[in-house]
Formats: sequence, C-alpha cells, structure tokens
Amino acid sequence: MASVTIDDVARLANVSIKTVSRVLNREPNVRPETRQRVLAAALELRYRPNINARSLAGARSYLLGIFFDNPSPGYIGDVQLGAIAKCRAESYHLMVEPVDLAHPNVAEEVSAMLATVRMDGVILTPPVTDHRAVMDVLDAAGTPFVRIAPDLDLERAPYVYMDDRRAAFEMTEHLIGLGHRDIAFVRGHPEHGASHHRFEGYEAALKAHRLDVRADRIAQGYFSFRSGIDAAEKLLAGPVKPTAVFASNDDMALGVISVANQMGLSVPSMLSVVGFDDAPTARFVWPSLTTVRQPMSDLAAAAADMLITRATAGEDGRPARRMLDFQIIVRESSAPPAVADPGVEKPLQGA
Amino acid sequence: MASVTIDDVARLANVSIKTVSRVLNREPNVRPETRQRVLAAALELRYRPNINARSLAGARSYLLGIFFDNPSPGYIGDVQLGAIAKCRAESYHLMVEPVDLAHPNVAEEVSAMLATVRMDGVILTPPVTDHRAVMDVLDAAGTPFVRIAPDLDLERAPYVYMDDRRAAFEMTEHLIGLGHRDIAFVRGHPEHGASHHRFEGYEAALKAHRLDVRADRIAQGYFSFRSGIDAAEKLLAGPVKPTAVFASNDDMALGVISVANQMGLSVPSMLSVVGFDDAPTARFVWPSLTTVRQPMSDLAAAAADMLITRATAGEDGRPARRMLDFQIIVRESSAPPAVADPGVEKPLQGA
DNA sequence: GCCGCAGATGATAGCGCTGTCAACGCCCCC
DNA sequence: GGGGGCGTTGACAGCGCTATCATCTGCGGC
Repeated sequence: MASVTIDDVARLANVSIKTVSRVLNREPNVRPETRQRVLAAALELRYRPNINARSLAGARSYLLGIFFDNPSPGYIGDVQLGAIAKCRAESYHLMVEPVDLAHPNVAEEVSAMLATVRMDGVILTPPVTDHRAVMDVLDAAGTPFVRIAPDLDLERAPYVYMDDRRAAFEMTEHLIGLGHRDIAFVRGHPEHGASHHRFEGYEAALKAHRLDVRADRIAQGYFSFRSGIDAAEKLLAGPVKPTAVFASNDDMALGVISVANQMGLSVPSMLSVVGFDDAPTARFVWPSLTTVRQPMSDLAAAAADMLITRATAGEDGRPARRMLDFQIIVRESSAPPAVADPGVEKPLQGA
Repeated sequence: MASVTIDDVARLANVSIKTVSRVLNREPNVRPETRQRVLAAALELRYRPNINARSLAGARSYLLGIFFDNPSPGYIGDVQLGAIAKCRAESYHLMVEPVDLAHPNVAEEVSAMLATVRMDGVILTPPVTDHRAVMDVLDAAGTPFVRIAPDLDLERAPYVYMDDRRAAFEMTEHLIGLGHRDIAFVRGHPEHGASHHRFEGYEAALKAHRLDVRADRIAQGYFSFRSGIDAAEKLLAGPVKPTAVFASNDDMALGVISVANQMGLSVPSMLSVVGFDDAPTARFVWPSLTTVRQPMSDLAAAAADMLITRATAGEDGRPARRMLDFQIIVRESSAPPAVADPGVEKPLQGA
C-alpha cells in the first residue's frame, strides 16, 4: 500500500531523484553504468511512476481520450479495443468520454472536461469526428486530436480513414462478378459523408461495367434497421425485382433481408443482399452477411499511435492522414442470381 | 490555455485557497455568504479543479476503472455506457483497462497498473469478475471493487447481479404458456456459473408444470454461435422434434435458428427459439429473437454508484450486493406450436 | 599547468491541489 | 467579566514527480 516512490529508487541506486527521472524518461547524458544501476533498483523495488505526479509536474499526462456520441453498441467496443491495445503497449491509458452533441452546451462541457483532466491527445469517433465546435474547443485547449473517418473539413486536422468509395466499388463488382445485372442500392444517411462515397462507388462500378444506374433501384435510407425495411419495401415492390440489393450498411441490409424473408424471397437464392461495416451482427445472422470490413480497431490504433508518437503533422506540414485497407467479406447472403438475365448479356469488363 | 487555478478563484473571492477547496468539496463550516462568494468567483472564472493535483494531494482520484477481458463486441460497449453515465453525473472519469487473464503474469500486470494510476474503485466484468488473482491484487492495493454478475466466492466482495435462475424459469413459462410441452434446452459454458442457474430455472419450470425433463432434449453448448449449431443439430436430429428450443444465450439461439432454417424448419411457425442476454444482434435478425434482457448497463451503473458513494459494505457488515430486474423480451421467434401436442394435455399451472 | 567546455549529476523550485493545525472571533455560561 | 467551546478561516506543508539551473568532473588545447 505504502507505494514506492522515486526517492526510494534514488536512495537504493545511490543517485539523485533527477537521475532516476532521466533514466526512466530515456533522457540523454546518463552514464550507461549509472543507467543500469537505476534500472536495477527500479526493478527490484517494482517501482511504478505515479501518473498524477507525472502529469502535474510535467508536460505529458500519459493519457489519451476517446470521444464518442451515441455509439451503436459493439461499434464503440471495437473501436476502443484498438486504441486500448496501443495505449497499453506505450504505457498510456485510455479515458472514455461521452460527448452529447445534441446538448446545447457541448463546447462548454468538453472544455470543462479538458480543463479537469489534461489529455495528451484525443481520438474523435464519428459522429463527433465532424463536429466543428468540439474541434474548436480542442484547438483552444491546445490538445492534439486525430479524427476517425471524417467527412468535412479534411484539411483541418489529422485523420485516419478507409476508402469507402473504392470499397463500394469493389463490393458492387463482387455482385456483378456473380452475374447480377440488376442491383439495387440503399443509400445511407444523407448527412453522413460516407454515404456519398459509398453511393459513388456503386454508381461508378455500374458505369464501369456499362450497366444502367436506374433511379427506381435506388432508395434513401438512414443507416437504421427500420430505414432498411422501408427502403426494401420500396425496392422490392414491383413485379420485376432486382436480383441483388447493396445496402450501404449492415443494419439496413438486415432490414432488407427481413423484408425479403417476409415476402418469401429466399436469400440468397432469389435475392442477394450485401452490407457494409461488418457489424458484429453480420456474422451471426442467417444467412450470414456479405459485407465490407471496416478496420475500426486498426483505425483507432493508428489514431492512438499518431497521438503518442506525435506524428500529427505530415511531411508537407499539412495535417497527417493515414489510410487503412478495407476487406470484402464474402459470406452466405450473396450468390449468383437464380436465372441469368436473358438478353442483357453484357461484357463483364467495362470501360 | 494558461488554466485558471484555485489561487485565481481565492484571489477573486478574497479568501484563502483552503476556503475555496472547502466550498468545492462541500465541506462543512463555511459561512453561506462566503460560500456564495466563492461559488460566484469559480463560475466567473470557469474554474475546473485539476484532477491530477487533486488526486496527488488528496485521498480521492475521481477515477474509476473498468476491467474486462476478451469482451464480446457490443457487450463491453453496453456495460461501459452505464458506468460512464454514472461517472459523468458525479464528475468522475472512467478508465478502461484490458486484463489478459490468460497471461501468466496477470497479477503483476494489474498490480503495476494500480500503482501507476490510483483509482477510487474498479468494476469487474465477467470473466474478470471471478478471477481470484485479480481480486487479490485489488485487495492488496486497497482498491475497492464491485463485481458484475459473479459466480464464485460470493461472500468475498460486493457485487451486482440479476436473477438468472428466475429469468430462465419465467422464459420457460413463457414457452409453456404458448402451449409448448416439448421444450429443448441448450446449456451454456459449464465453467460459467450463470449456465447452471439458467438450467436450474428451465428444469424447475418444467417440473412446476409437471413436464418431463428429458436428457435427450438437453444439449451442451459453450455460449458460442458455433456451439449453438452443434447443439441444434443434435437436438433436431430425431423424427419427433421439440416444438421449442431455449438456448441459454443469444449467440447459441442464433446458431439454432440457422440450423432450423437450413433444415427447412421455419421459425417460429414450426419451431420456437428463444435466447438469453438480449445481445444487440437479437433485435436485428429475422425472426427477431425472444430473449431475456440483462440490464448490463444498469448493472454497471449500479456498480459505479456503489463505488462512488462508497456503499460497498452492506448493513450487516458483509459485502453489499444489489439485484436488478431482468425483463423477458417477447419478439418474433416464439409462437404457439403448430399443432397442439395430442394427448399430452396437462394443467398449465403446476405444483 | 591552466582555461574552457561538454558531459554527468544534483539541489531545489514548483505543478495545483488537500490535509493538518493553529488562529481568530464570537457567543454562552457561570 | 472571564473562560471555554464552537464555528470559521487561513498558513503552510506536503503529494511524487519534472524542469531549471547550478555544480562537478574529466579531458583537450594552448
């Protein structure tokens, strides 16, 4: 209980506390022999520097924050895991802070929080990642931050991301490759930038393969299960139905599957459905969902890394950015269409 | 950036810093008038006490930890939310710490962590909640902790929990009430105490309604999706199939549904399937899952509350415990059996 | 042989709070 | 009217570190 302090180590190693501090912080100008002696003493006493004293006295707090708002359950856990792992490896700690963007006084709240506990850096998850007021406060407090998958003001601060557009492109190609020619699309929340990128990818892939982009095959969704149901009801209403539906996230894809099931449209034999995100759910439904894996955990780890190593400015002096690879996960919900679309034989490789 | 300190407030209010400290910590023996003056000054300056200085100087750190290991994604997020909300309300902060129970040196790791950052209390989530070495270290460090849903050594430390046995009992009664007489059960991981409680509840409900507990209707599972599939294949193999399956968690229930679908057994018209946990997934599958909602978030909040208010000892001097209510969530996966079991008409209300 | 300089080390002043203890009224009571 | 006690306040010493600056040592150069 009576914890061992830097004084204990200094006494045992027969040096001043400052030298102990130097060794522990890897400062230069310590004789190797002295360094060894201090290290041995610290080890023997199982010395652990007190983080509070450290951050009170010094410029670093060994603390990273991660801000989130209204996380889809699972999502937040996943994100954290990556950040936490990184922190642990660098003997940093992670503080999880909820930010209520809907609250009229977000700025004040966040500002209070930053004053209370000084953090060496903050990771912003969507949708906080695009909130200007929060970024303003962070800047005002001089706290570095890295945004995860931002949409707006990309020049403003460092961020990590994946290529939504290309992922959607490749997912669409996956369906085309299976033989689908009539592929519907459920758009995401219009205020979420990823929605646009994903739609662009879908559109581009169709065009690249000389397939029509038909307005009646595109429905607006809002990333929720419910909106997926609504969209599916619209998309699957007519007599001639699409053979595949690409929902721009998993929750909506689940909604589509649910509607298909109720209509007696068996998935994937009569309708292929694919999603985006690789939500934990995707693996555990029947049929399991073909989807795009977002490396959320890796994104968070990368963000933490940038903060810890202070690599927040790129070589060109502009805010650093890091792009991570996505992955198309093919599961059971996508298959070749039941009957080849007669007379619509077109080349598979487009423009 | 140059933050306002207690001295600034003291100067403005024209009192000593000690008086400011007293006011902010709600200590007695301050004239109301003085208190007002200090409060006004603090407000005007937007003063926020520095948490590091506070915990370095005083006995409290305003920090709670939450330990977890290998969380099912989503699960951890859910738990945290409750704890975080509580912390925020009491101006505490939450530190998330992974604990690798498989690591040979867990004790040393945790001990190091506790020395580095002093926490006013720690919340233990399953499976850490039952790890003796971790509890030993916590005790040694004098750090109070509350266990969430523990199985072992219940007298050892305060905990929060829900009544698994009664929940399983009521869920079974739900199925019986729908008319089911032949109900199979998928047990959970044998090393997880909740498994036993849930099975007991199932067993007791059958007996209470004078239904047979048949060994061939009980399969061993391990809480995983995969093990649910294996169990279902065994349970649904024979010519005379059960009309309902009660899987003791949602992942396994999903496995059962998946098998049923592949066998052409439509759920719920030909087979009712119910789960346990109300995993985020449960709502988003088709058919959506009838299940038991564990108040994980509330449990975590209760744990945080006990730690913050230091209500860790019960009135009888033994460790405090708090039981929270579960909830049976009836969704689409349970329905009356297709055909009433002929000749097995028995009274619905048993013993 | 002495000066100068760079590397190595230490003394000490905080960081911004809380805890301890002393001091200062002020009221009450004998 | 004086002493005791309580309510109120403040001075000051740390908490365990880092940062600053002084000091000391040894070595090269003239």
